[in-house]
Amino acid sequence: MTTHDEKGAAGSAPEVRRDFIRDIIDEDNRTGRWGGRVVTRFPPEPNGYLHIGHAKSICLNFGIAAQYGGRCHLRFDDTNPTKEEQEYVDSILGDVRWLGWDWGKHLYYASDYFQQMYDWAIQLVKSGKAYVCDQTAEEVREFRGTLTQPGRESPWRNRSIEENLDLFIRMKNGEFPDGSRTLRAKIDMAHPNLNMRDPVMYRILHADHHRTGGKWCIYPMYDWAHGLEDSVEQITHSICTLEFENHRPLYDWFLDALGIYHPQQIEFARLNLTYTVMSKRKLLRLVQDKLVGGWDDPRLPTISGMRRRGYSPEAIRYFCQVIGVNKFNSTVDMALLEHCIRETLNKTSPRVMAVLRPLKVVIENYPEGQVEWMDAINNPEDPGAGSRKVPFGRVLYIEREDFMENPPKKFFRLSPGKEVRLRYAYFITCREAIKDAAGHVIELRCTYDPATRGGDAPDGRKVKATLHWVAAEQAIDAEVRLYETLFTRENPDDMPEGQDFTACINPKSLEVLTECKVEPSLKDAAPLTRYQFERMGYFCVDSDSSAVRPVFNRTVTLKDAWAKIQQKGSE
RNA sequence: UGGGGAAUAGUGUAAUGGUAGCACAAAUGACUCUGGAUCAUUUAGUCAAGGUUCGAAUCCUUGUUCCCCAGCCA
Repeated sequence: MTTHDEKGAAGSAPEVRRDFIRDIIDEDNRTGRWGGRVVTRFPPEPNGYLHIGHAKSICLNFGIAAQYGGRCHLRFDDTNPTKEEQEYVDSILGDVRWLGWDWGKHLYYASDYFQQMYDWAIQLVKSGKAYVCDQTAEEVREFRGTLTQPGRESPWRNRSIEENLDLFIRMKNGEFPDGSRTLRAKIDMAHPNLNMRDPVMYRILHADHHRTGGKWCIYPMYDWAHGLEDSVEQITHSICTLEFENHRPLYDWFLDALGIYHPQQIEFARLNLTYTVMSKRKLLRLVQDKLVGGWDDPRLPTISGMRRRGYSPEAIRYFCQVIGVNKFNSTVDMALLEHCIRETLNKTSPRVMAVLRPLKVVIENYPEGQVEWMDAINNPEDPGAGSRKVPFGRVLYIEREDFMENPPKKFFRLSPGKEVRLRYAYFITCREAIKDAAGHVIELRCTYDPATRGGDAPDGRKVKATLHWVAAEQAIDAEVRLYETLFTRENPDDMPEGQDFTACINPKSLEVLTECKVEPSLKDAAPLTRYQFERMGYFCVDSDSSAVRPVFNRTVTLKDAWAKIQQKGSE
């Protein structure tokens, strides 16, 4: 079990935030209900990639275990071979580990308990609490009744124990085709909770399982299996999401009917985030229909997508702590996630200069062929990060948006006749803007003040702006991918009649810039390395990156006061 | 319309009968070799109506609104 810093990088938040689940655990510990043990579990089904919503659950379960000196099991709930794959198992293992959690030796698979579950099912059959039903799926549905009307009992409900035993064993032995029979719990077809109307425990599925192969042809249903898995592992607090609240009576019923170790199920609200979707079904659709590049597309809220985009595990853990845990549905503002990212990255990311949309600048009075290596601080937030040298020369690139020929009042940057500072270098003054035939500015002719070397004027004169820049001669060409929200709607699930969530995919969610110029220190940056491009935002080396063609993803922009002023002006 | 849950600033959350607080967002100002970071200030809330109480977000009653459940998915 890891015991890493629960504070997150921000440091301002409390050690561990309180919530109603920790209250329950405190009370249990006070009364000695579990003898002081705290054992939780994170039980993903390996049928998709983990997303930020899972991260909330992971941080809750592993966080509680760490806090209380207990343990958290990682358990694959692999009870449906038709949907599950080894690929998903592998990705989940990697994602949980990357998030910073360690399950130690407590890695489990529901499929390892299939024999035990079967034995327990036999026990229930023998005690007359389960029966083999020959109804078709349609009949079962029909007999279940509705929300307001009780169901009717299956005609197979009162078979003898001997016949049930015989049939169930033959089900297991593969004598019957898929869907022909089920094993059902004998509870109450008139129960107001539909989950209690003789729920199916086993279905026949002649399907190969990613771990047990063809050994089984009956597979347990979630309601039957889950409590047993928790029981086998001696879980104390079985934490799940709100939609399972209706299933708790069944969870309890099975465990009581068997008379075995009985954990407490506790439900909390799953995470929703603005401008994205969180359901596995929808994420799968985006991937399968190639509306995104894959499970690790940086626009996705998947762990792998966020990792590729440059989010740090610390940032995600901090976010999960900040959002809290509750019993009612809520939608967290994407801005809060971005705040957590900036907050953590600000303290750890080396600063570097990169020009995304280059505009050529020639310093007319700077000696031709001269190169100076200027001192640049790596991270003002971290004195220990040291400094580096960046080359300066006669020809440079600055950001296109840092020049305006006819600037509005509050524009502090370069324009004809104006003086600005080039960070860590010199003050320069724009003398002339050179245009092409179409009238577009293609080059700036400037002069520099040699006395301002390093960025300070000996005469004490001030400039209102400091620009980032890259020397042309040593610049590295790079590709930069800019991301915006994947959807244009705050809630993509809430679409007008007849449209689905894919109709509000943001056409500007990905913008690829191919003419970028980055400083030479970025030459051999390894994939997943995070930087702050000064004044532009946080960026991360993409997995597509190569020495020939470095590729960076924009993780998140910096807070931008000028952008706000501009936006207000255009409104 | 059966059953199960839940309602606190725009958003996310504290307060467990005793001053409704924090964070994000928004706004204003200070500072700044990142229009970053930092600091200060401001705006803004207990779903409604009754009741109990010296005192209610908290307890009671009635109502309103929202979420979940009719897979041989999890």
